[in-house]
Amino acid sequence: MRAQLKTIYEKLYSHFGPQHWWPASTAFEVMLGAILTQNTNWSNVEKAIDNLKKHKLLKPHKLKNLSAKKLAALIRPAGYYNIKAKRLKNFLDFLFGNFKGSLKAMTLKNTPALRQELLSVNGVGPETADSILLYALKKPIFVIDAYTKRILLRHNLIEEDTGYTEIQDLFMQNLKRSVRLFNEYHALLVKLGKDYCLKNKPKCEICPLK
DNA sequence: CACCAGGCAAGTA
DNA sequence: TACTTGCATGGT
Repeated sequence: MRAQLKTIYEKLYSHFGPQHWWPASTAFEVMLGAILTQNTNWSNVEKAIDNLKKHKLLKPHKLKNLSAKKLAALIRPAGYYNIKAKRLKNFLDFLFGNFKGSLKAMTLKNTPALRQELLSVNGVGPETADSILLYALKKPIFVIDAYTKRILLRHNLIEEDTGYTEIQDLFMQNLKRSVRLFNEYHALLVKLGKDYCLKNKPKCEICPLK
């Protein structure tokens, strides 16, 4: 498994090249994007973030002072806008409640404990928490998403009932614990998924891993 | 028209 | 515990 995971990464990197994730200019923007992109196309998330940017709301204190109602209207293009407005507010409550709104304070906390705290926020599940840890806070945590599972499934590397943590352990226990590697590997898996491993339109016969 | 996207929580039995 | 459903816009 260790050798296979390394080989897959090398094939993906040489085929697609660097993906330059996460597409955001600040850590806070990454965190918002992590919630907004839940089951949602990234292009829609960009529209929502652009709206926030236009209104100069991409700062913890600014967003904190915005009603969920107004926030929902601004993030409308991202879909699920009512529930995502609440989830963003829940996250902001957590950020201010535990870290006084300081991302620096947040990153000083030890990673396992912080991950548990993130998971306790309503609206933050394992993928969102891990995206925040890896892409916003630069912690060596591997992010698992639907594409990752589907790709491993189609290559017979896991079973259908394999859970999030189990898949995550596969990567984390068989790869060098590197933020750079985890960042690029996950991004490359998403790229492969979008191009060749869609739900009902798999292009397995021409997948670059073959 | 149908299908899907870088999930998660709540409801049901 | 194990399934199912709701959330919603925008691109293909």
